[in-house]
Amino acid sequence: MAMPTNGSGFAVRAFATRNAPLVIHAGTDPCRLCESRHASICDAVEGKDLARLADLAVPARVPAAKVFLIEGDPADSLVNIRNGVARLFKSLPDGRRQLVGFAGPGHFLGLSPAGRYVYSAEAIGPVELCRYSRSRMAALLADLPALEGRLLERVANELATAQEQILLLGRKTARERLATFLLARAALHPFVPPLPRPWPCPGPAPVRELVQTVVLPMTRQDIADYLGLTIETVSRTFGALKRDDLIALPRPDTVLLLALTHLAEMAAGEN
Amino acid sequence: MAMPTNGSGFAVRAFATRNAPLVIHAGTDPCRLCESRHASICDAVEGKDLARLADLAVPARVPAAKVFLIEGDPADSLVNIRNGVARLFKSLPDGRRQLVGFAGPGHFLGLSPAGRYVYSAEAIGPVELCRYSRSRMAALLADLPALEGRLLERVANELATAQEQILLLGRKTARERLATFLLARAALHPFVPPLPRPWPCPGPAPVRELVQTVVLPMTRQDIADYLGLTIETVSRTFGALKRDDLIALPRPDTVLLLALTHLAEMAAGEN
DNA sequence: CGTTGTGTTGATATTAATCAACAAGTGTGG
DNA sequence: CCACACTTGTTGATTAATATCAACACAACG
Repeated sequence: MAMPTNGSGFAVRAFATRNAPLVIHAGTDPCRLCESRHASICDAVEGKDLARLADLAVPARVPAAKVFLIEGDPADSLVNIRNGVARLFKSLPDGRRQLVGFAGPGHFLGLSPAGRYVYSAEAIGPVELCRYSRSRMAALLADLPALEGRLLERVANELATAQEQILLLGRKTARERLATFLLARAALHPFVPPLPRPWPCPGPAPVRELVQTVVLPMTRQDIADYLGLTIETVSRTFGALKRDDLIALPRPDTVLLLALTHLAEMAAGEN
Repeated sequence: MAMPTNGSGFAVRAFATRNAPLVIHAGTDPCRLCESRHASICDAVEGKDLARLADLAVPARVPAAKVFLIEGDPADSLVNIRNGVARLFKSLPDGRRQLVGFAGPGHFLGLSPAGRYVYSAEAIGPVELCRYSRSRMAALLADLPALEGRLLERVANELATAQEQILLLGRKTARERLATFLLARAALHPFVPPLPRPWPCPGPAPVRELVQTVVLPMTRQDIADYLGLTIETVSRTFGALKRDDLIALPRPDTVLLLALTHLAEMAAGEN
């Protein structure tokens, strides 16, 4: 089956799943605007004259710990994360902080109502991003009606995720929150199923849980601020899950999920 | 200035504000599909043949306490609330409940990713609503590119509201939560400023706070489940605000906001 | 080799939840 | 009209979950 092309020779695919970033992409060639191989809105410009839109994106590298979007500032530009992870957070005047999410490659930030950013964004590690000015974005949207539908789909997904987080923060216990968080992180990474066992196979199949490894790019403080807890409670809850053999912690940033079923039940509030 | 018309003689206006429902409407004539004078998506069908779309909407009356949308069910239809208020909630298997919002006239429900409703909806009082089948909605969207932009704007607003609620649930105290809630309810209703005092006026102007009345259509249980608290804590917090002369409670469902400034500071987490 | 950032663990405090009683309002039926 | 059940809201006593305060372990780094 032939892939659609954008007239410049490279294949274009678009797909989106719940809780995963929309990827409007992009064969093997680097993006003509940002010179990156990562998915980009640039690639959505099928059949358009890319040169006309060349000033649409300003590629930028952002060092760790840099705040590149400030809550309340005029939302001059949309930001597309190309590489790295950012924490998105809101703050109260006395310093209390609440993360509203983490943004990885492919995420769009800054589609804000009332022209103001509703959260701040800070690079967790080095981040590579593209900025799109609001006026350019509006022009692009006018040219590409399909794009608006994709954005709607994405924002609807983010809304559903936010409402899931509202349930978590309003009604779940610390254990349930952490289990939910770990499973969500696990779902982000491509799941590598274990090798199939020899078949046909003598004797009953051993019942063994799949083990999934999760690497956490964020600190305990981030996790705490995301789950509405303190850093100490997060640490203690990790310890409790470890003691119950639900997880293993070879390193603080590496979690092995030893009992996916049990963890999933816990995350769903079933015990 | 001439109003745009939809070809059938009645004027059409569209406006939306943060936290307030989008209203795509509608002079003085009742909606041709739903025979209601309330704002409706039907009214967005400017210049289209209404008869062609006559089966788009199925007007319905829903009695109080009826659940008309169930979390997890296939999202067969979009629902537009015409009249009355509904609670939108998610549940955990052991009965814990979290409201994700209240939906009043003009609100759309059911724009869900993955084709499943992400929350349940239950009428607080009698509710009048229109259902739009998903396929019809898709056809309408194909016909009316402008509609998609409006939906995007709305969903982006809802997302910002949800993230505000995440901050509330994750980091605010009971007092701050209730203050935030009361101010948000106050902002829903058209604010009636006090009569201007005679001018020119002798003597210094008396410094007096504006007093705003808020009527709550929902129960304490709803407020508790919305704010991530228990019914007792909500009741006690009402009592505490009353004792501090920040509010008055002539009746349980009627709140007078006696110190808007102080309440706003409290809601913002400033003390 | 100290310094700093991050994570863990222990002791105690505090907020809000839980358990319990009761008051006020509403509707029903005798 | 009143007795009764039932719902909703309030208030008090106690408990439990999590926050706060504090100490310390460990790795990374200049």
